[in-house]
Amino acid sequence: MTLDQIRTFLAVTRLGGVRRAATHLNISQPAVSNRLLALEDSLGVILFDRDRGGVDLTQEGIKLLPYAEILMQTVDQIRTEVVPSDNLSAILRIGVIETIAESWLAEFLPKFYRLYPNVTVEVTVDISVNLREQLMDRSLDLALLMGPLSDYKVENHNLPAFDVGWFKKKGTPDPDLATTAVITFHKQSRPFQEIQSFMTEKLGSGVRLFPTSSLSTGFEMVASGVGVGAFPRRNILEERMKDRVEIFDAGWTPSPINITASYLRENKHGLVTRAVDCFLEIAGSAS
Amino acid sequence: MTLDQIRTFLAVTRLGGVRRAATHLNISQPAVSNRLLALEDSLGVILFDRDRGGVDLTQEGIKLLPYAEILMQTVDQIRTEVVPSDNLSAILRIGVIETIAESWLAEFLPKFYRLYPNVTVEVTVDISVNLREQLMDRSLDLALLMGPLSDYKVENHNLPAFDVGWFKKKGTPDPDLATTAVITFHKQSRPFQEIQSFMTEKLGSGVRLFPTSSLSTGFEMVASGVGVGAFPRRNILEERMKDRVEIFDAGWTPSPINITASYLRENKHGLVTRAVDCFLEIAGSAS
DNA sequence: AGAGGTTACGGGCAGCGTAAGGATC
DNA sequence: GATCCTTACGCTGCCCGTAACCTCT
Repeated sequence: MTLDQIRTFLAVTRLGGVRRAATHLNISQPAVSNRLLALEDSLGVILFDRDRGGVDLTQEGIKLLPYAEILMQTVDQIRTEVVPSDNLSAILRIGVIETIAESWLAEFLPKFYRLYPNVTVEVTVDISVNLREQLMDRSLDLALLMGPLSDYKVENHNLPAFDVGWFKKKGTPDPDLATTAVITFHKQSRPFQEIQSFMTEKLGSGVRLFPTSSLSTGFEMVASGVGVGAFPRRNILEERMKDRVEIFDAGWTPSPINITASYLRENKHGLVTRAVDCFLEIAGSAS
Repeated sequence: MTLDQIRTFLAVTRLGGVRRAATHLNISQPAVSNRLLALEDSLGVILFDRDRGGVDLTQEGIKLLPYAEILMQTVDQIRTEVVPSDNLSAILRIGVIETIAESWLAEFLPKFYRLYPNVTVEVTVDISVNLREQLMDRSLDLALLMGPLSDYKVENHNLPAFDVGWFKKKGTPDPDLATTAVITFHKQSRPFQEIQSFMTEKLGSGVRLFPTSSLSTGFEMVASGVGVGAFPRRNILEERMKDRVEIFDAGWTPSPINITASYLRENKHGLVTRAVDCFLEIAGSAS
């Protein structure tokens, strides 16, 4: 039994397949297969049913699972608590929504890099639903998104919310929402749905809502007079665009955007929580 | 970081030296040294001070220690709880005092072997003080001796006590302890000391006490009329010798011999506890 | 046929043991 | 000088990746 075998065993069970585990571990697929066979051999136990295409844990495999988790958890703890932060080398894959990418991320990266100069941070910017999916299939270690994620496997940490404000082209009169195009977040986002239901209820079905998955595009559209926008305030974009757009009061604003730092419980004792702490500090002092 | 490295790290810290660890692990001494260096390299941390001849844990090494223990403990648990007992292969080194060797051991060995056919049991018979020492320096995994051992590292399980009886040569009249040679356990044993202090107190300093580290020799001596003996009853020897020796009442008998199954806490989750369970069953049903 | 997993095989490298080389008491 | 640990070095064997093979849907 080796730690590599245990790590591989866990990857295969969590990702549900040899092939996927191989991708995740950056090794060839036969290598994964061999590690499993070697582990089974060293324990003298069959861990997987391979009958019906794919792999299913046997009873023995299920027995091994909790111990395997303890082992890898302990290894993670050693990496974060014994190894000095400045020579811990690892890859940390963080996914953020655009709002975060343009606010805390700029402060986070150098701060985190000072603490862990040998950790490579890979940042993915995407909408919350996609981040959630990537988190669940382990393509991400940590996601900062519109949360919380309700899944027993996920641990959520609340970060300060973002207020949403109405933006219009600078110098134009206050528009009427009922007759103006409204540009806002992506269709699958909570704010979009909140705005949509509010507006169809209050203003009838004639409203024109333009979702965009890019905040900067959204601001651009507002600045060029396509319509008004409902976007987070306290954003770098707000600062950058303040010559071309301005806030106005539309009588109603969507609820603030709740941000959570979310990660899988299985990573609770690893580097991920350090990154969360770092975000919490930044967000706390910035608010 | 590998499990071999962690195991080696623990052996070195527990046994207090590279050389001793090498012996314990059945590998060459440079191999141990290399594993330590490799571990230090992979963690990016110096674990040992090598300055003043020998090795001392550094602050970092002390930090690693509890995690290393969790790792090896978990590995032990996997070996006992996931691996089916009939293909667990291991070596279990048991030390017993002669009294045990001649009573429960005969029943223990085949029973344990049926449960764990691939475990090699190495039995050492010695007096309690030596067994204690061998347990502490890890030459034994389990010791059945006159316990308990009061050491925070040791876990003791009580087994049924052995009553002590006075034996004399068959057919001779009841002797007077004050004028007869008394043959009993080894000098460093608790019964010897109890008898010695009782007899010098009650009968003056003229008593003749003959300690022996061999029960059968002791019985032999009694049978040939050298003196009387204070030995455990319910012993195979008692049965075997019943034509030549017999019990008599000397008006006082030493306290029963307390037997404990003792092992190091660090092995609590391994095979050792299974062996203890097995002994407990045997001793329980035999009494 | 395609997706999933295992077997076969050659090559590189990690890790062992033997032997020699410092340190420290 | 004795004891203890590290460095040097040749060698074995494990484990990886490529490629071919099997087996269910």
